[in-house]
Amino acid sequence: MARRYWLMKSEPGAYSISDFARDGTDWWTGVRNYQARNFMRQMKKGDGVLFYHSSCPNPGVVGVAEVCDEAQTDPTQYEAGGDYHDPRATPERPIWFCPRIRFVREIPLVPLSLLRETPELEGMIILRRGSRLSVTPVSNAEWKIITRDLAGKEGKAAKKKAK
DNA sequence: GCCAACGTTGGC
DNA sequence: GCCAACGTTGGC
Repeated sequence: MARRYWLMKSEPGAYSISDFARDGTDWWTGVRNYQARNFMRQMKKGDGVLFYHSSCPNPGVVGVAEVCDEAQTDPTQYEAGGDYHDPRATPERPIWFCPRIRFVREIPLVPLSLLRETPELEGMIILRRGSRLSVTPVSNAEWKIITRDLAGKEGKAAKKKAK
């Protein structure tokens, strides 16, 4: 199967691209949304991941990662008293799963505003109004545009401000 | 801090 | 199965 691409959101206050760069790899635990879970279970080793900062002053894509381990049982669902505990889950019937991703590189911020200004990206799931999914598929074309054409570029809004 | 939009829960 | 209430997400 061909390599696929994904976007994963993280709040930098909780886990930033710097934290990820320091750690090298990270098990993507704690996702508690079925759609996001289903996407994570489709991830294959070697798939590309856009690391996105959300709920912060400068939301946008800040890094590139790669799936290094396909989804396994998320151990945090069994942690009684923990933020991610799910009392319905049992070892025989786990509910939540997490892949592991490896840090590849940090890229200059591609701000959400620039994503919105780019006509070729208007189909991106995270740009749909009201979209809150933290894990979403990204097309081959979107991946190329973001990692190759937009990384390091300023949006119109930023350019105007700079004048 | 506000609030729109969404997913989940639970009563019926 | 419906749907109102609630909690959460996330941009601004």
